[in-house]
Order: sequence, then structure tokens, then C-alpha cells
Amino acid sequence: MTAVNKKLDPGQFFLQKLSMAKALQKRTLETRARLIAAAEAVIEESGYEAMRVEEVVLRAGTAKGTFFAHFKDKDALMELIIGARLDTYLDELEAAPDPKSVEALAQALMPLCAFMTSERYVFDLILRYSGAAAIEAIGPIAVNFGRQVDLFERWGTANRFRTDIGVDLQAEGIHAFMIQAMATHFCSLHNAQSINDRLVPYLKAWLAPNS
Amino acid sequence: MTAVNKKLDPGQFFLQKLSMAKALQKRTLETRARLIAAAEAVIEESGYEAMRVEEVVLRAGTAKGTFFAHFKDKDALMELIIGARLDTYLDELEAAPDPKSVEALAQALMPLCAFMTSERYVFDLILRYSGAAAIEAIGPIAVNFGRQVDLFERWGTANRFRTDIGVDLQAEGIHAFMIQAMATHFCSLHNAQSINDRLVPYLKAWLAPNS
Amino acid sequence: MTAVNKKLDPGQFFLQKLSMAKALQKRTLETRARLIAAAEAVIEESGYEAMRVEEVVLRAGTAKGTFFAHFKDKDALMELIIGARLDTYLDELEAAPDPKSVEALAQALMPLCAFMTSERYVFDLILRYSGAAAIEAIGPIAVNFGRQVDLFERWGTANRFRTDIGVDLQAEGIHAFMIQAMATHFCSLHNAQSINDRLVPYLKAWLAPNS
Amino acid sequence: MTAVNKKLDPGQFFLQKLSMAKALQKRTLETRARLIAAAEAVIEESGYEAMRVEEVVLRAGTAKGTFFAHFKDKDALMELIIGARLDTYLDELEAAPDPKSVEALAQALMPLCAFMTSERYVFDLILRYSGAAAIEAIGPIAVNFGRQVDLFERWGTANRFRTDIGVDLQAEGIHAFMIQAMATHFCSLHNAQSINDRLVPYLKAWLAPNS
DNA sequence: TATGAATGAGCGTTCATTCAT
DNA sequence: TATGAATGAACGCTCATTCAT
Repeated sequence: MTAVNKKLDPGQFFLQKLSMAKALQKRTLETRARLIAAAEAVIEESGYEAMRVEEVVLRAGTAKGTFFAHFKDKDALMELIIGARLDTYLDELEAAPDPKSVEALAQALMPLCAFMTSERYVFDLILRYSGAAAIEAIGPIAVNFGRQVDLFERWGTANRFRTDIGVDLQAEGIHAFMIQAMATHFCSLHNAQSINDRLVPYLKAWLAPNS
Repeated sequence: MTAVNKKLDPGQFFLQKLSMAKALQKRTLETRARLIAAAEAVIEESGYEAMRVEEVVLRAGTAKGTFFAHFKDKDALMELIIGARLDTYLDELEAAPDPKSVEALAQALMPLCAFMTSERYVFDLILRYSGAAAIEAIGPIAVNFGRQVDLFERWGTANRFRTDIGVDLQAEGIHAFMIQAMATHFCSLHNAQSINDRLVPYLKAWLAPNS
Repeated sequence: MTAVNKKLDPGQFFLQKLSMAKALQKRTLETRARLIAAAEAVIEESGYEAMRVEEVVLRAGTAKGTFFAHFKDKDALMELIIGARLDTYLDELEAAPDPKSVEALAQALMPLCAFMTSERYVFDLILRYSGAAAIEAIGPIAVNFGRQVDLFERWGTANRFRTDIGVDLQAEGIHAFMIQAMATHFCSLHNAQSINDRLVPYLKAWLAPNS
Repeated sequence: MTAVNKKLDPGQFFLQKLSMAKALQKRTLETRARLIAAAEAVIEESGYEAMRVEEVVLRAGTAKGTFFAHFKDKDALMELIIGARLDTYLDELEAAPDPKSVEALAQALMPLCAFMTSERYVFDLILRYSGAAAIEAIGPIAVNFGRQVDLFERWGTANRFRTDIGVDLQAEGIHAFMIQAMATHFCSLHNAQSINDRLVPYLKAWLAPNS
């Protein structure tokens, strides 16, 4: 910053460039963090669906234009935030010991399921963004879905629930039934039962057939 | 309603009422039919997502208000149209002989799957309405989903794919995997494979474990 | 309104249709008038340039959507209002007796010139819309400019200022010099002189050469 | 500026200062030239109205801030570029022999008129900046307009088109009619005629009355 | 039932300009 | 001088839905 006219060897030059880039990036990152924090605060108070760009910007103390300079649109931020929360659930699951039984497996998934079904809006948004429309469009939620299946593979590898099929197929099945159990949660005809009560029979039939 | 003060004996009065009711109902039904036809024409040309109420009423030659006198909201008409198409697929499946193998089962489902994944918008809408939000909210799509599971039960009963679980659970599993296979269709990472190619392994593992 | 089910002969039917159309149009016209009145009030208080759609809509007590249902954009309303004011000046000029001398002619034009140069914004907007870009784009300002030239022709016909050229050409010249005199008004190098003082020499040279 | 503490005798110091100043000025001028060239390239491709500062700095390889370090605002650069082009037309006119007839005069002005009416945006901007808003605000376009009138005076002096009015007034009239002819060019009702065809009658009536 | 003007609330955009580094 | 993220203040738009007639 001070040493403007000093001669720099290429390495120094590179470092200066880098630090400039970082300095700039730092400010950017701070603004971005402020926006995300503001959004999370709004969500905390009023829920996901009620989050308004106007409100977020107001709290973050930035201009609206800044919001759209950081996020393509409102949904992009929404994805980011929901993806991050999904990731914290995954982090915990990954850190925890592999479930030893189908019941334990279902039980382990409940916090994640509870979050995903906390709001109809959240569930719909997750489903909408769970598949990457294009390679470059792989967003946080699609990535997280990948992590989920990877984790289920790990669990399947550890437990060898079924030996007649690959762990990958097994994992995808767990995922399919998890979605199925959650989807029916929003259906008045089924939601007397808890998600867990719906998930366990599916998983037993899937992971432990003939038993 | 006001200027009908001509004297009538009760029988005549009743008959007139009846014919008025019929006339009215006829006109009402005609308007309704015109609206549906117009909507289908618009969809034919521009797809489901691009359908606008404005455009529909323009074609139908009615006012916008008339649209909402006939359908609770835009989604209600959408459900009606999509539900009707789903029903024609179900009609065909019900009329056809029960599939004898897993491969045949998957194959039989393909036309239905193709329609359901014809547009991301269609798939999302179907999922959203596949569960009845309330008893009185059981719409065409939720009903159709019920029919699907019923049909799968029939198939399961006829074939006894698995004997360790009930036909109802078996049917729900088929449905879950059908959804899973379709969902991945919108994911660029998987859609090199056809829906059928994704569905068959799922169903084999589900319906014929240990084989 | 009451006679809903009465039979109507075609003429009556037509009248009813017409009155319905009128009833609808009346409401529309009222809303439109409210919007225009609100805009004029805002302009009265803060000037043309400071007029904000938001403020207009607030005063008119309508939704923003209503504004854009009535006017293509803000400029369309601006044109309308400025065009209307130009028209009132033209009305007065047309009602007044034809000026008998060049000085009187210039003098007569001063109120119009004063309005046109009241704000830089106004003058620029008038110039921008003074030519119709397309036949269907003939707006109020372009029409008014036509009226101006027509009036100048009438004056020229009454006075025969010049006999060597047509009244139409004469009129266009008056117009050209009027614009020229106003344009220089915004130029700090010339605006010590009044518009009138600048216009008179031009018009003398144009309308009474060799005298 | 900071790390230049090596001892120098005054002469050397002066020389270094000079060479630094030159170097700096050179770099500055280069940046400025790059910006102007970039702007001209953008204009070449997409026209004047579509020119965006963003695009210009991208091409020039500078930051946005640099743009505004060199030009007060976007319009200042626009004026510069348009003024420069106007000047080349004036240079040619000044170098050419004085037109001997009204027709020749009009003809001589056509290239200039063609440029000024090449885009509505250009014409509007020229008009807006043709008068100096303040003494210190005399920009390239206002200066060029001065040159135009000066040239018309020279022509008028050489030809003595009219003897009853001063050459300055005569010149201003030519200018007024030139503007008038161009303004009608943007009006769909008149642009069947060429600018020249509209200008000649004006100028005949102005420069050669009673003939 | 039919009408269609009006609603409404928020999203996304625009892009020249500023300012701290 | 150079940088480029941030600003800002409207504008325009969307379009399903409502409601008085």
C-alpha cells in the first residue's frame, strides 16, 4: 500500500497483487457475510418463505444493487442458506458413528428430515434445486444431496445391510424412501404418522428383505 | 330472477325451473369447456409453464373474472388438465395386462414417466399436488396418485414379487423409485441414462432381492 | 342493472352494451383523471423533473400497476401533461386576434415560450417528442407542434408578411426562429437578452426583409 | 512520490522531475487515449446510445474509477468524441472554397447534417450541449457551434447574400434552418424528403428573399 | 354468471457515479 | 492515478386474483 514506487521483483509483485486481491476480496466477503447474516436473522424471525430482499438489504445496511451484485437472485441466496444448514446436518451425521440398525439409521436421519419439512416452502425449494440442471449449475443443495448419498454408501459399506446389491444402489434407495416419507408428511391423509414411523417400514423392507 | 312473475302452476313452474337450470348449466358447461380447450391449446403451443390466464381467456373469449368463477385459481385448472392426462395414462395401464416381469413393469411405466418429466414445471406441480393438503383438497393429481398405488398393488398381488412384505408397502416402494428415477432425470449429472435404465435396477433390487 | 333477464330487442341490447361500455369507460376515465390530477399536483409543488411515479400513485390512491395500465411509461404521462399545457396556450393564441406586426407576433408567443423554457427538462422533453417517430406515435406534443405551424400559417395568411414565399414556408420559419431563440436561452452566453429580444430581430429579418 | 530520496543536484532533480512528469503525463495520456479509442470502438460497433462505461473500461483494460479520473462524466467523453467528429466536418468546410449559391451552401452542409442525424441520441445530445450552460462549461460541441456560425458569417461576407441584415444575423438564421431541417428528419411525417430538399427552400427564402 | 379494471407486493434492473484503499 | 466494490433511487414489470357492477 505504501511502497508504491519501490521496485519489486516478480515474486514481490505477485504478493502485492495477491494482497490487493485479498484486500478487495475481504471487503467483498464482509459485505456478502453481512447480507447472509441479515437474511438468516430475518429467517430466524419470520421463516424462510417470509424473507424479503428489501428487509435483508435494510438490515445488512447495503444497497439493493449490492444484493444483486452478490446473488443472482433471491433464490440463489436461499439455496446458499438452506444448503449451509443441510451441510451442518450432514457434518453431524458424518461425525457420528455409523448407525448399526435400520431403526438407528432412520432415527439418525430425523433431524435432517425435520429441517427439510419444517416449511413446505423449504421442502419444495430443496426438491427444485436438488438436481443440478447443468454442470455449472451445481448448487449447494445438489452438492449436499450428493453428500447424503455418499454418506449412505459409507453406512452401507460399514454394515453391509444387503449383500445382493451394490452400496451405491442401496444408498440411492435410502434416499428415495427418505424423500417419499417426507413428501407424505405434507399429505393430510398420512401425517398422523411421524416421518420416522413412515420411514422405518420402508427401510426395513429395503435394507433387510426376507427378515 | 326478478322479472319472472308470470303465473305458472307448480308443475309448469318446476318444469321451467328445470329447463332454465339445464339451459344455464349447459351454458356454464360450455364456457367451462371453452376455457379448458383454450388452456389446452395454449399449452400445446407454448408448454405448461408459459400458460397465462390472460391468454386463455382471450382465446376462450371470456373475461378474466369468468375464469375464476369456474376455477378456484390457475393451479386448479392446471391440476385438472394434468390430472386428466395422468388419468388417460392410468386408464391404459389398467386396461393392459399386468406386467409379468420387473422389466415389463418398468417398461409399462415409461409413457407415464415421459409425460411427468416432459417439463420441470409439470413434475414440480405434480409433486406439489400429489399429496392432499386437506381432506377436502383431494384433487385430481392426488386421486391419480392413489390410483397409481392401487394399480401397483394389483400388479403386486398378481405377481407376488415379494412375499415378505405387504402389497401396499411394495406398491409404495415402486412409486418411490419411480419418483426417484424421474427426479434424477432433471439432473445433468445423471440424465445420460434413460429413466428406464435408472428405474430397472431400483425395481429389481426392490421387487426381487437376493436374485 | 336490474333488468337482467328482460328480453331486449337488438336496439335495446345495443344500448345496454353501450351503456355497459360507458360505465366501464367512466371508471377507467375517472382513474385516469385521478392519476393525471395527482401528477399535476406533484408538478405544481416540485416541478416537472422531480415528478415521481411512486408519489403520483400514492396521491391518486391507486396501485402502481394501475399507472402502467394507463400509461406506457412515465414519459407518456409527461407528454400528455405537457402537451395539454401547450394546448391551452395554443387555444388562447387561436382565440386571440391575429397579431398585426412582427413585434406583436413575437409578443404573443412569449407565454408559450416562457412555459417551454420554464425547465430545461421540459424544453428537452418537448424537443424529443416534437417529431412523431411513426404515424402511430404521433403524441400530444407532436400534434401541438402541428397546431403551432398551422396557426402561424393563419397569421401569415391574414397579414401577408411576405408575398414572395408560401405561408407554409413562412410559418415553418417562424417556428425555427422560435426554437432558436429558446435554445439560446439556456446558453449562458446569450441569456442576458430576453427571449423576446432575441426573437424579434430574427422575425423581422424573416418576415420583413428589405425594410 | 515517497521513495525518491536519492541525492540529486538541482539540475538533475529538475531533469528527473521533468522526465517523471513526462513519463507520468505520457502514461496518463496513453490511458486517456486507450479510453477514447475503446469508446470509439464500442460506438463503431453498437452506436452512440448503446455505449456503456462498463464496456469501455473493459476494452481499455482500466478500472471504472479510472474512467472518471479522466472524464468528469460519461457525457464529457461523449461530447469530446462527438465534438471531434463535428470538428473534422468543420475543418473540411473551412478548407473548402465558400459556396457560391444557396444550393451549394446547403449541399456543403449535408455531410455535417448526416452525422448529426445519424442517431436520435446524437442529435439530442448535440442540441443539449450546443449552448454553454456556463462560461466555464463551454464544451467541444458549444465551441463547434460557434465555429459553425463563424463559418456561415464568412460565407455571408464573401457572398453578401443579403445586404439588409448583418452577417451575424444571417449566419444565425442559416443555423436555425439547418436545425429545423434536421429536426423534421426524425419526424415520420416529413422524412420522405431528404434533409437537403427541406433545407434549400428555407435557405432560399432566408438568403434570397424577393427573388 | 359474466365482466374487466384495478390491485398489490415484491422482484429485478439500471448504470452512471463515488470513495476508501 | 488507479482500483472496483458499493451505491442509490427510481423505474418498470409481473400476473394471478379480486370486486363492484
